[in-house]
Amino acid sequence: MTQKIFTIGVLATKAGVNVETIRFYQRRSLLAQPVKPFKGIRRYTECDVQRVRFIKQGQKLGFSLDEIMELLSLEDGQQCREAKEMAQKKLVLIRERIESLRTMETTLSNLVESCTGNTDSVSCPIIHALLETSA
Amino acid sequence: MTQKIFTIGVLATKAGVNVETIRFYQRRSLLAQPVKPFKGIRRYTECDVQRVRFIKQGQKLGFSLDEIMELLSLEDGQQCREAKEMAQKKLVLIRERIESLRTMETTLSNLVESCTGNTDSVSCPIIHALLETSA
DNA sequence: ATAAGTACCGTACCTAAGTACGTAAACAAG
DNA sequence: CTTGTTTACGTACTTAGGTACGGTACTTAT
Repeated sequence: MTQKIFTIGVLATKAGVNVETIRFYQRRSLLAQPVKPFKGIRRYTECDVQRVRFIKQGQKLGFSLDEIMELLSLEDGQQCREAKEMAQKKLVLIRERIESLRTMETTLSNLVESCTGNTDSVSCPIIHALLETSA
Repeated sequence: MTQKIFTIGVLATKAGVNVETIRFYQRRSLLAQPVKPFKGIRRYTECDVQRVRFIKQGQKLGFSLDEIMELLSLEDGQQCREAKEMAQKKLVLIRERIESLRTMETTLSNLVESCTGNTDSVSCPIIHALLETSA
C-alpha cells in the first residue's frame, strides 16, 4: 500500500489549519511528531490529517483540547473495554452540553418571539429579561 | 426615595462576583466608576447591582462582553429591533451547536451499544469509527 | 548549483475574561 | 489610638487556543 506522504505545510492545508497550529498540537501532545530523517524533513500521512480534523470537529462540538486529548486516547488505546468506558463518560458530557444549550435556545427563542422589534416599544423584552434579578 | 448606598465589596457580593471583576468591568467601560469623594471611598447603588447582573445574565446566554456592551448601549430603550437581531444571530449559532452535538451523541451512543468490551482490541468498533465521525 | 521556497525550532506575542499582588489610604472595632 | 479589614490603584499573572518572528537547515525549480 502506497502511503501518501507529505510535508507539514500540505498537512496543514489538507486539515484546514495553520502550520503553526500543527506545531502547537505537537507541543500539546495531541499529535505525534514523526521521526526526522538524518538530513531531511518530517513527513506526514493521511492519519495525521484525520487526527487534526478530529480535533477541529471536537472543538466545534464544544470540547476543549484537554477533553479532545482524552477522546483521542480512545483511538490510541489498547483496550476495548477502556474505550467503551471513556465513550460512555463522554456521552454523559455530550448530553449535558445539549441540555444546557437547549435551555439557552428556549430562553432566547422565547425572547425573540416576544420582541416586536418596534422602535416605539416602551421596553424591549430582551433587554428587560436580561435585567431580571431572578434567574 | 432613599437610595441604598454601599461599598464595592457589598456590590460584588450582591451581584455574585469578585471585587476584582467589578474593577475589570470598570476598566472595560461596562460599568461606570462612581465619583470618589475627597477623602473617602466610592459608593455604589442598586443600579450597579442590576448592571452587573445584566452582564452575567448575558454571558449565560452566550454573549461575549463586547456584545453585552452593545446590548447595554441599547438600554435606553427604543432599540428593540437591534437587540432582536443580535438575539436571532445567537440563536442560529446555538442551534448549529445543538445539531452537531446531537450527531455526536447518536454516533457515540450506537458505538457504545455495539462494543462488546472485549480485552481483545483488534476490532473495537469505537476505535474504528471515531475517525469516520471526524471526517 | 544557486535562488526561492519550505521546514524546523525556540521564543514571543495575542485575545478573552478574569484573578492575584503590592502598597497606600481609609474606615471600623475595641 | 491601635489593630485589623476594606478600598483604591496599578501592574502582573493566568488559562485556552492559538499566531507571529527570526535564524538556520533542507528541498525544489530553473
